[in-house]
Amino acid sequence: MSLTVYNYLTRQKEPFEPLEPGRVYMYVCGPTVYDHAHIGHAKLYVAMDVVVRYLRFLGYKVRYVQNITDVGHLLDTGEDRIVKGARRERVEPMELVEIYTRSYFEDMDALGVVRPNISPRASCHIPEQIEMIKTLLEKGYAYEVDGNVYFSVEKFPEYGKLSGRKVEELEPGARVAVREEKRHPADFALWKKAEPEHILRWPSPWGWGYPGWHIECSAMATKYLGETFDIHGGGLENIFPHNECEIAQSEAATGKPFARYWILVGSLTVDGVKMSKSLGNVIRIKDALKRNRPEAIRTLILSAHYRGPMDYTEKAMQAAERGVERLHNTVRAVRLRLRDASPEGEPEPDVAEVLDAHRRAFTEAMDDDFNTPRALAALYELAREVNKWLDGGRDLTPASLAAIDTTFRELGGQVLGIIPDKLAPTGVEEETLAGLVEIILAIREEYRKAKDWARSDELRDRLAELGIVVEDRPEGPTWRLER
RNA sequence: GGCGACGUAGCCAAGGGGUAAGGCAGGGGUCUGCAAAACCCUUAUUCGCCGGUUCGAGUCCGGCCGUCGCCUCCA
Repeated sequence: MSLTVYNYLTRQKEPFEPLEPGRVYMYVCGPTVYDHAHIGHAKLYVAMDVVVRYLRFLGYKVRYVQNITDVGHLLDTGEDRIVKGARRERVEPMELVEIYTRSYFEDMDALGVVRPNISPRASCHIPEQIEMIKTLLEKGYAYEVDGNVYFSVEKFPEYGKLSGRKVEELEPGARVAVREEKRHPADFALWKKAEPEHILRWPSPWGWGYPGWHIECSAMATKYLGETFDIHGGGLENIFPHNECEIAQSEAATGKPFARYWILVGSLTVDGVKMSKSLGNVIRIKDALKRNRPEAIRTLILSAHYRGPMDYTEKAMQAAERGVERLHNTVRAVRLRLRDASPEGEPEPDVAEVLDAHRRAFTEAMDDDFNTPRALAALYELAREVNKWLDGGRDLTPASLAAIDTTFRELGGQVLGIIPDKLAPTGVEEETLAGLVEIILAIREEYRKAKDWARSDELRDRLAELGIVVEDRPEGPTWRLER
């Protein structure tokens, strides 16, 4: 069985074969950094994160590029989002960009999203963008009007091949007034003239201005991944016009195919409707993380297929929280038994067999267009098998326990990112906490030996009030923090 | 209006011609000093609706209904 991916370009599942054996070159449209990231970003970037993690798990060397958009995205008013945000917060545009770039990485780190190999900023690649625009002008795919440069969609017959739109069907100027100077309503800006009061602007062959909204991705993807590369990822809502324009610009400029596989992620709604500031239902990642552990947020996202839509509800979030907790409980119990053992030799045959079967189910699911819900199911089923051994009083050998732990570590940890390497609390403060809890539990054990249930229960209850859940297992008491 | 996605149990969600994965919640048990955790059993004669193809259809075809998204900055 080998990896199959759904390619939006062909609208079908295809065997995945990178251009260069063993290497994958991948680009994903990154955020515009003018505000804190929300759970919609989380869905997209966690989904892409798992794609990258799985490719690496399969042994590919992946170069993952994800841009930071810090210029060029315009509001309806024609105003740059960054410029507007800067005015709102009374900071320099680049200061605003810095604030929210840091915030973005902070959130992604917290969610366990592995960092891209390169996070290029649009504002740092103005020369590359200008070069590409020059090429497009030279080749006759673009035209200049009074300091503005537009891409001529009629010159590129394949325009629409990704999104399935046809130029003729595009309704001209639904809300934004059609600019007189454009030859065709669907033509889009490559470079826009900036008035002197516009803060974000650069010199160009066409005078002072700033790049249009799609050109950065074309220029940076080409620069770091080559003219043709393997995977382009992004949110489905950006398929048109953004992704479509990227293809047009890039292929017109280079004369070569742009991305070979398009992997697009379905959108997220909250309680059935799209998040928007006007509705006031935007859930920031930072707020979600206050209520739910990162593994639970990832589990919720991965419990549905990446291509489909997802509706975020508190109920679904809770279900994910409880589900991932069960997985954690199993792994914690395995590690507890393994604590003082030296795992040498081979796992017991029947254990190895069960592990192999579930590993196979997991990889088969992932090979089928990253079917994380099915992969997750394999993990849950494995957890049940392991729990049966654990609670059935079976004396698993250290080698078996280690093999179980490794399986969860690799599939649940390395690939899905929902099982941390350390489930016991870590860090200086938490080490102190851990020490204190151990002391209290030792005292409680004294009470329990003396069958002083009243005192024993009181300790457990009071710990529970602090969110510390005590469990009396055959191998001794354990505890965990519950939110 | 055009384009697209989706509609499977109380909730989330796989499955895409061969007789409904998994998770959460609920019910009943086992274990426990009591719990918790865990395990076992249980919860869709049925997959939005109506037709059609087929020996056989959540699964394919046609129509209808509904939800959401995009077409305009958005991940």
